[in-house]
Amino acid sequence: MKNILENLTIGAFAKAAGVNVETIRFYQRKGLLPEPDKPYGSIRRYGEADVTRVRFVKSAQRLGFSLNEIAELLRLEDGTHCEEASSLAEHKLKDVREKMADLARMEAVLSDLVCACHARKGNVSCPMIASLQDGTNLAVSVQGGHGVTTP
Amino acid sequence: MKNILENLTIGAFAKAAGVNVETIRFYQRKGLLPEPDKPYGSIRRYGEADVTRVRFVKSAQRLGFSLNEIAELLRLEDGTHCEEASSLAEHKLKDVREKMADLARMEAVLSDLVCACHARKGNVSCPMIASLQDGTNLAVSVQGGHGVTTP
DNA sequence: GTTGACTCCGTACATAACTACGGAACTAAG
DNA sequence: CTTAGTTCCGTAGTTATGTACGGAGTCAAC
Ligand SMILES: [Zn+2]
Ligand SMILES: [Zn+2]
Ligand SMILES: [Zn+2]
Ligand SMILES: [Zn+2]
Repeated sequence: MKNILENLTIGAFAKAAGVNVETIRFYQRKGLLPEPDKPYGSIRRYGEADVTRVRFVKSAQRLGFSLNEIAELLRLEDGTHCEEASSLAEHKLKDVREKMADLARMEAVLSDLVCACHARKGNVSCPMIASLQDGTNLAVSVQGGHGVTTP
Repeated sequence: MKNILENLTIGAFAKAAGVNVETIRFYQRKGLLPEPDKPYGSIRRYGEADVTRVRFVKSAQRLGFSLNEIAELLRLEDGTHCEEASSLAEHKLKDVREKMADLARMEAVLSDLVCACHARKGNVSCPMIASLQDGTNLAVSVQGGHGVTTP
């Protein structure tokens, strides 16, 4: 039960990775994916490692990393730069933690609002709306730093 | 100790909100900020509420909300749609929680990597790099759903 | 009341991350 | 061998989020 994911054409590869063919080619141009040479004459084949790599890109992206940052992460694969690797990862970890703190604040605000809204009984206007208009609780203190880059 | 932040010109307003003047005008075009009429002849003035609003936009943005979504949130200010308001907020809350879960997974992966890297003693190659090359732990299961929109 | 800074407005440019297009080359089926 | 479907490649278009520019109007100080 192995190479279901071996020797894929770019089309099958894209489908397996859940992205558009053009995205694959775009990633290749950006250096995020290797462009394999063409074994059987003239068309390229892809394998499981490529699929994994695309999925990693997509995951990291959903977490707020830019393609350039992801490229940086992936460039560490040459294995010869332990120092840079760990400091990069530590930096990203710090970013991720900052972003989690931001989200926690937002969560608190939103759940308060929802709760207040559900709790209103006989009120003419929604307390959530009132809060929004007031705005003081929504000025979530999220300024500063460069956190996880929000493009 | 009140209106330090009242009667601002667009320039002072932008500075107070920590954004570019052009960004203010852009937000006005998008409907994220009201375009006040011009009281003293021909130039507009802004106040604390506007500053708060811009800061809210920026905070929400750092948390992954798009300007359109933020506009949606802000449109609730008309106060007449309690049902929509709360369901929108609940939806956003769900998104925020999903994103927190995603980040938590990423945090786990990254901190493992950093830790492994620091722990290597006498190893030839960095265990973090090895993990990256392997990739299985990095295929953070973050696919699916529409979470907080990552544009 | 002139000067210099600021505002107004429309339009153009910038960047990230895709997405689409068009024509030549290749591959697989019949 | 022909044909339909892919791939290849370069180039161009798209969306989101701003930034920059240029010329006309306005304000505040001198
Ligand atoms: Zn190095
Ligand atoms: Zn309500
Ligand atoms: Zn309604
Ligand atoms: Zn290491």
